[in-house]
Amino acid sequence: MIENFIKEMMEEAGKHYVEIQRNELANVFNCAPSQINYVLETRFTIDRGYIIESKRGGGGYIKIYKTSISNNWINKIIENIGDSISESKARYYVDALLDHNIITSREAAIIKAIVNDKILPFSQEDNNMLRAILFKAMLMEIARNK
Amino acid sequence: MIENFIKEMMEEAGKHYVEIQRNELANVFNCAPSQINYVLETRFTIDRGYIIESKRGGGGYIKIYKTSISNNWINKIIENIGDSISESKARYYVDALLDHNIITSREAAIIKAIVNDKILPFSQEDNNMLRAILFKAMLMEIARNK
DNA sequence: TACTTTGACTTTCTTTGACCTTCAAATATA
DNA sequence: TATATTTGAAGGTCAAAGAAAGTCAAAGTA
Repeated sequence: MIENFIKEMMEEAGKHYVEIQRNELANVFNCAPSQINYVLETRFTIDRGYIIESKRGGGGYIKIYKTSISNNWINKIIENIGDSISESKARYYVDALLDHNIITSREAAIIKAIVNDKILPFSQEDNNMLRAILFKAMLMEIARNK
Repeated sequence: MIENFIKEMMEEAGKHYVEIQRNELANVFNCAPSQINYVLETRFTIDRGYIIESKRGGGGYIKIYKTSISNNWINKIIENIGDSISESKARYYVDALLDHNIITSREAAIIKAIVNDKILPFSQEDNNMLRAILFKAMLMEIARNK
């Protein structure tokens, strides 16, 4: 919910960044302030194409920047994958690609189908390795066809 | 009963997917939560045209996606694939789908990346089997996201 | 014999709160 | 006036508790 709220804020502002107040936002969602940090740390990571900048003290703030994407970013993801990746982590990246409009929702669905643990027929460990191969192959194709 | 309940939920929602909470549903049917897993594993399998996606932890969920049976042509292809398919035959189908504007050229490229023999790491025979699994999963997704 | 049901235990992800650090403005001191 | 100190307002950290879902083997049922 908080993740979407922030993304909508950005969308509505028509900007590539937003500025929030941690306590204020925590208040809106009636949660602990540190919950905001949790959301930022798990959903607005560099991996997902966001950069956070903040300042403490009176007049403090948190700024969230949506980085402009490039093939470089996809290559970073490919690097990060290495030779093994879990389903949830792969899904995490796919959502990021969708978020940045690098892929369509149908493409996301196709990729998620391949990355789905239930369709891969081997052991957990082997599936993770196979998934890395498959996912990287698709990402490379996307980078090429950008 | 649980199987039908979920199918009716889908029907009523008029959507190609439903989202459930495992504990909640177990509560409705007064059964062990793991019973829900059992039903999902035996009744909502890939073979039967379903894909499951879930997340643990607070705010966790289980999403059940259904392949639409409406796209007869794709289903015919899926049937024809069976348990094993060569790269060239798969490419042939992909080109046909592209030719009929059922998929975009980028989708075709993504699918071809997966179907490529060079990226699959097993023996010819095993690759053909794995390719059948992967290709069918993607086709199901396309049929569903028509 | 094959299919279901159950429950104890595990894993993953989220939420919370106590305590910490930083900063700017206000106030005190030389 | 110039520097030092205090204060309150932010945001940061981390570990413990909580909330879901997953697994698996044993027991039950047809």
